[in-house]
Amino acid sequence: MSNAPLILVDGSSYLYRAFHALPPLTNSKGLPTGAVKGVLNMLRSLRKSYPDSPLAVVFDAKGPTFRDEMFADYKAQRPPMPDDLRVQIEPLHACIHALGLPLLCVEGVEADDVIGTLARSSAAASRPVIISTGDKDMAQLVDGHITLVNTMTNTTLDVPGVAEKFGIGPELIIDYLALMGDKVDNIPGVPGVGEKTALGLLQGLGGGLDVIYANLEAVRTLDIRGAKKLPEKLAEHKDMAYLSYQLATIKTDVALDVELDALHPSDGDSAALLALYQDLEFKSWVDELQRAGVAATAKPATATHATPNQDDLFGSSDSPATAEEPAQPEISAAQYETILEPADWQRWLGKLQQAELITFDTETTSVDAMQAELVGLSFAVQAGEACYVPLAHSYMGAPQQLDRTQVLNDLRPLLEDPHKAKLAQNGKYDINVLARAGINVQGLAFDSMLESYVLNATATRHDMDSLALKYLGHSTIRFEDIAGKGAKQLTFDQIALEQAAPYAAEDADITLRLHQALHAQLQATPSLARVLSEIEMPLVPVLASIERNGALVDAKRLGEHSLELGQKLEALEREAFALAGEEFNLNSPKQLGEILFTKLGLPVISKTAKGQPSTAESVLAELAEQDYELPKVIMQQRTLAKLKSTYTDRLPEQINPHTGRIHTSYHQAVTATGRLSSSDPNLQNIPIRTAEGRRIRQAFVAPQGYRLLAADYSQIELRIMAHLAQDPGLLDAFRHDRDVHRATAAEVFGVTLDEVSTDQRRSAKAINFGLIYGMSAFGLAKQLGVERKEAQAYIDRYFERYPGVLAYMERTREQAASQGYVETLFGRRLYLPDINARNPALRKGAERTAINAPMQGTAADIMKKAMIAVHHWLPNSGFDARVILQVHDELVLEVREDQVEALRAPLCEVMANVAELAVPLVVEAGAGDNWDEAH
DNA sequence: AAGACAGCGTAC
DNA sequence: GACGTACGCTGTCTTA
Repeated sequence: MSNAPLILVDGSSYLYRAFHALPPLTNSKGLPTGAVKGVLNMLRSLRKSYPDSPLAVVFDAKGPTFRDEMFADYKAQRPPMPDDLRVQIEPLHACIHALGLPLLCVEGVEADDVIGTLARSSAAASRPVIISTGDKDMAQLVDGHITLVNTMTNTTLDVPGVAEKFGIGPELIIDYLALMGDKVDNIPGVPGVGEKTALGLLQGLGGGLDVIYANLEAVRTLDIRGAKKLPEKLAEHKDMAYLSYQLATIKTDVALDVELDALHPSDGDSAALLALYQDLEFKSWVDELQRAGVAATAKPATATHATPNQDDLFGSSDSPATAEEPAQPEISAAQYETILEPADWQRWLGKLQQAELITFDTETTSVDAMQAELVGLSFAVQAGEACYVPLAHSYMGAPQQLDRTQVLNDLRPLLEDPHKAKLAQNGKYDINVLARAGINVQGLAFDSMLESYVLNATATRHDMDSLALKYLGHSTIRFEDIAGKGAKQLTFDQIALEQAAPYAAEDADITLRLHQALHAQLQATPSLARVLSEIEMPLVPVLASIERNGALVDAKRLGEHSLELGQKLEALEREAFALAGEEFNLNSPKQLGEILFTKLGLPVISKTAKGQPSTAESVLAELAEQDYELPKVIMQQRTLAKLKSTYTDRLPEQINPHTGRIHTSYHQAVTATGRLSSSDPNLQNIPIRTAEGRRIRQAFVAPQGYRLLAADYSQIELRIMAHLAQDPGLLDAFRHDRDVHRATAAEVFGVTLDEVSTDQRRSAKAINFGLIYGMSAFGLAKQLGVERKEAQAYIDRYFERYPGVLAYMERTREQAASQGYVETLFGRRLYLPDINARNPALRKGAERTAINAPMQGTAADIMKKAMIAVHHWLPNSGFDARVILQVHDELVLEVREDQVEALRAPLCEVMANVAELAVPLVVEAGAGDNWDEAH
């Protein structure tokens, strides 16, 4: 018999985790299925990792356990299991049975105890054990034979791992839990003893409860906060400590009528499994089983082929996936065509003309659409029916290919027809490539990347490989596999058709299949379908156009600035070396920390996540305040080094040699809230706050005969807050067009508007922004440099004066907790898997996001609507003007200089009128020869 | 040499 | 532990 490890799966722990961590998923009958899928996914991945291992999945049984008898309050605090979770247990157990996996539920004990018992007896028989769990209490079981693995986070814990993670070995974990207790499991612990104290005791005395109670006096001298009074506290609650010890101890001697040798997966019942999957609507697994030749006995799938429907752009998945649906053809390169002959091309052209929906994709020489040259095109007309049309492969021995101009001309009437629906994955890229090839693509109706993003922005990345794996269970051919990587990576034109064609055609095929799956899901939530069709899809050509317009920068000016910064940096560096008494790398936080805190002995203000002394700006500022010289120099050096490396050095390098301009990429499927992001280069974080930084902005210029016009929404997020909260005070302030920070200051500090001091206004501004971000009194105090009590008083006073805001925030939190997501005004959703997490840090983080996302996201929606509106208005307005940048609440346009004043008012009006809120939207616009002046 | 991560800093 | 959303730089460590 092999000595493959025994795998023990803590089913109950995973079920809870999957339920809380994953966005809710239901089948078409409304039955929740997300947790079942999550646990099964986890089991699949375990089986894949340990194909030859014996295995058991262990669940808690119903009813009380011995711990309830031991301690009346045991788990009394735990809320009852949510119904949506309870109803998933039975189907999950059924699936596990059908998979042929041994499943154990033992009454009177918990899953932990069963696992503990099996683990110890297996280890005693020298068979290694892997316990798959998300529960850290299990760390007490770890020894030389027993390892924990968390299959959701892919982390393992062995003996050194436990020591590293907890600071104590596995043998002290029970004592640790007994001392500090556990809120969730309602293990009482010793009152007043938390993580830090418990650890201090165990490490300080090198032993557990018995050692501690035998040496109580020694506790007094340990280096623990409050050590002086600790012995009394411990003595008083000795009983509690030992009771807790018993509660926290996982049993390892449960009487089980299970033979270890019996814990082997069997073949299971595939037919039953198929029926279950069909019922649960786990489509990709249904396909997988059917491909393997399984037929359901319970519910035979009727393979009626759907007749093509005139109105049906979406293939067979216009309705939710059901067992009645015919399985999709297998994803396989065998059926893809490579088009080299005019006759074949004509045949495909006919297919494209007939198709209700054309799926297309371009292959090029670069990931940068503004540098990319077209190499080929691929198309799909239905799942499995795809082709690749090579146009410019140029390796040695490449076959003769169709004429590029001819093919493009053949395609033009199709691609430029706004009524001919098209589908792509990240179509903005293809639109830009084709625009540069002289084709003005119109009628992009769907984009699988954006469909996935709108459905759930954060559950996954939205690149095609990730989506294919997630939604189709298919591993695509990776670009790396055919092009190689690193310095010797080929461009697409150098790749042999034998490899290029299957890759390219697969892209189109997968895009179509993804659309079929995702579109069906979107239809189930009309608000999301509208976000896609009314905001995201119309935005694609707008962004493409802004990117192609590009921004003009004065490279000479940046170059001069760079030289100047270089000289100043050298001087600052010399000064720093003199103060430090040695040379070091100022750009290395590690070396700087060594100098500041070890060599010079300056006080450590705060530490980084990894426990090193922080050298962040706020720390240096505080040290500078205490009149240390070196931190002052470092602060100046940091500021200038940042400007030089990120902006004055880098921006000129990013000027496109063909256009002489900088073309950023806007990403439409990245942020959690619906904002855009910008990269290569990021033009959404060009400095503005300091004079030195603004010199960078001054290098963004208008071409000869034009000026820049910058139009931004004034206080858009606070206006949205006023609207969402319907708070009378805040509504009033905006309706009277007051300076909102001044108005807030007047309320919070109890003065008239005229009496508000600069300082009071500054504080009010911090409060206003803090609110949008869900900031605490602690954070506000830090920001304002006041005592926490004082900050809390401001916040209390604010909520007193603006009760609607408080109520709104409570509402948002509750809504997030009950439905698992929050929404923008236009129905965009953000799922918050951590909103009910038991870990308070995670939960509170999710709560802050819940409060921020509707405001930030609604602002993003409004701006997107504005961009679409401006884009459609401008060409008909008679103005010579184009949008060149978007920075969240601001649009920057290049306008012919004699039209700037005439354009200003209608532009602001178009932007202000895209949404009707309970308060006016105000847009302010400024003009200048450069971006700084335009503010 | 390339990639991952940490620490930091820029924007809204 | 403590303020939301991004991108990208340099240094450092790991892996090939």
